[in-house]
Amino acid sequence: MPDFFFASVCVDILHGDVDRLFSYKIPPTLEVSPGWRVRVPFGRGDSIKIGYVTEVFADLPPDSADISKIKEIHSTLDDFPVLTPETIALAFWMQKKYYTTLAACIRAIIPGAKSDGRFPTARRKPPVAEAIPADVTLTPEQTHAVSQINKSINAGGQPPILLHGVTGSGKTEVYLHAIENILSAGKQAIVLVPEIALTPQMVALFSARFGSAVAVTHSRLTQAERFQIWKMALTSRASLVIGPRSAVFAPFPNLGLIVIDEEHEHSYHSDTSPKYDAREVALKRGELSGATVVLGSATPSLESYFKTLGTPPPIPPQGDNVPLTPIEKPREARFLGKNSDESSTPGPETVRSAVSEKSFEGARGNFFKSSPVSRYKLVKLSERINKTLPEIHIVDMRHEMRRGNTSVFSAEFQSALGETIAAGRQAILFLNRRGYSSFVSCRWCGHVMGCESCRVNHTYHADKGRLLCHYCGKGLALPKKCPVCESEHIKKYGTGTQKVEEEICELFPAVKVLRMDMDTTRGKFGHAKILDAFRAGDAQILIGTQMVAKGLDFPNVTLVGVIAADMSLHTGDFRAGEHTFQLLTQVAGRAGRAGFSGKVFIQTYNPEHYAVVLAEKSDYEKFFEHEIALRHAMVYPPFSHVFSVMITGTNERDVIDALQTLCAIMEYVNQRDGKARFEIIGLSPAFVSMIKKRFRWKLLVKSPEEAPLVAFVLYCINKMKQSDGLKNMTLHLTLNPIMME
DNA sequence: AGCACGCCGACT
DNA sequence: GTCGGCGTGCTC
Repeated sequence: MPDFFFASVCVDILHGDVDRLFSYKIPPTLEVSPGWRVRVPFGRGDSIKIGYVTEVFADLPPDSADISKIKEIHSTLDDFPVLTPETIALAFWMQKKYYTTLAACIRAIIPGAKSDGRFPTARRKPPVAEAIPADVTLTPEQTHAVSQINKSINAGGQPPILLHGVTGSGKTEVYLHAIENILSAGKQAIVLVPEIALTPQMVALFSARFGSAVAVTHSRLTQAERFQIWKMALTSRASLVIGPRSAVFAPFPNLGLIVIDEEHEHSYHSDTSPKYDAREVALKRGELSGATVVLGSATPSLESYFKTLGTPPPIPPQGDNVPLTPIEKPREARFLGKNSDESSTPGPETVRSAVSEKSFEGARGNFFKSSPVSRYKLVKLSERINKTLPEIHIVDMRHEMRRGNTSVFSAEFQSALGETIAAGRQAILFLNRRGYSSFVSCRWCGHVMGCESCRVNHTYHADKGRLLCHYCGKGLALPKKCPVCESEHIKKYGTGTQKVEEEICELFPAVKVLRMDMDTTRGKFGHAKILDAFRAGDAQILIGTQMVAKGLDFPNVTLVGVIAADMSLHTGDFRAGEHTFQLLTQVAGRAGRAGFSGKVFIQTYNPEHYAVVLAEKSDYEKFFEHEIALRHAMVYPPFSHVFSVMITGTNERDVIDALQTLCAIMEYVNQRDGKARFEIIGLSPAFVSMIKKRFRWKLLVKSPEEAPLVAFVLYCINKMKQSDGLKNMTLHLTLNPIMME
């Protein structure tokens, strides 16, 4: 029996300099094991800090300091370990994966501890629903999907499942059945949804089916309420947690299943540190706990769908001096099965793309024909239940312009809207920009009104009569005279949801209209209020941004209008096509309930764009083929990894200098052994080059292989920090950023 | 991140 | 001679 046991402790300080484990003696009076929170004396002043025990040793832990320096653990904080062996392993993995401190990862895993370390007690108890047994007959497709999930569950979580189900194909019922099996086997499950406020029906369905086993988390909960639910999971008082990305950390002791609904949604990416991707975390948890991960979507992300296919083709060589090699003509077969050979392939005249038609055609057949090593199992639901596809009309807005129609609505759409209203039905109008107009400028001198603190245009908001900055929120009254030349020729350009609302009110003065965007959903139940009012029929038209496109079910809606599909096509992001396709497909899914003939109008100046054309056909497979060929030709993800290094600071000169130093180091290191392995796309201002008075510059490094890329970038950053630190500047590292900010 | 140590200027 | 400025460096 040794004199002392020792513990490796992660001290709860969010700073890179102390991002390592510290060894402490465990006093014989203390019962401590991995996962416990402890108070430890730390630093010169021996101030008491909170720490997390990651491991316990009977001897001096490896890599620890001289025995004389080692202090004793002061005390424990709770009467239970806050981390399980699985979540400890998860925290270490996140630390490496997302370049953050271990302490930050642990804080993400444990919700709501106050600064003194105490967990707050919640005032309210989470609502408990009554379970209503339902007897739902599954379609053969659904039955097959459930059996595939069960097969993976029985195989200890392998492989993860990508459930590609078209809108209205009954994915939720598949989830419900799979969860039922998990719960009756005494295991637990997590369901991730993009945004609870937008999926009330889905939550209600789960609560009705599983009653008191269900705990729901959402962003409006207090820290205390969140902790309460987290503890219910830890103690198995709940066995199903439904929530947004943070619910992926529910510490179930015997996790059997994680469902990620609408897996392509960006809300699964955390935008604050640690910048984790809940899908990746879920997959890691699956690996650690043997739980099956089911990713569901009607429009899977390109990366996810790619993982269901065989080995990818070789990547063209990298480097400035090496041109992209053209892809050879295919000899045989396709990788997607019979559907991909239909005549609906957009012909050369209807497809505009960044690569020539030849290389596109060539790329298709050659993919994935070598060993079919799949990382996800693809399961499809392709029949719609009680639902028909709406009639989709693509409206060429260039013709409207030539006909002299300068309104935001095409003639066709106006008349369809009139008919819908006359029939007593409802309509949803979608436009991805809030405010009244997109920018305001002086017609005398050309000056565009913009924010002083962020290099972006001001947006005019008619309700307040003010110019607002969408990045920092600051604003000012609309000036009567141009601040530069003092002329009075000030004009508002472009269209936002407020202007659409105004035009609708002019066209249909008697019709009640609701607007749903960031400006009208500020309050506590902002989303729910508007949606409930619309569902109750208080208004016939709902105008909104992004948030009206997602998973909403309104039986009386028979018309959906996309006011400007081009808005998401021209974001400058290489994922613009993917985003547009997903958005249009999701929007189209809002109309076309059983019994009515739904209509969708997509207004665009690019009616031949493949994302628009293929969304109209709801042809995901063909869209995937086209998009993956583009990515391959351009060596974009998933064929490469892009590391974004952004430096921000209040002095633009310093920011640029620092980034230039880094760039020079990178180029030197890259050339050092003769051949360049990484493509450095150097030094450019971020898409928004100043936010809140902080300048933002970035560089990108591209490589087909993830691990060497990460090692290279981190090595170069360390080199730079050694030479001349980053005073008053912040470094932002993102691997494969979702938006090329 | 904090906190102590340390080596310069303007005060009792 | 000493109080305090915040630059530098370390934390089991």
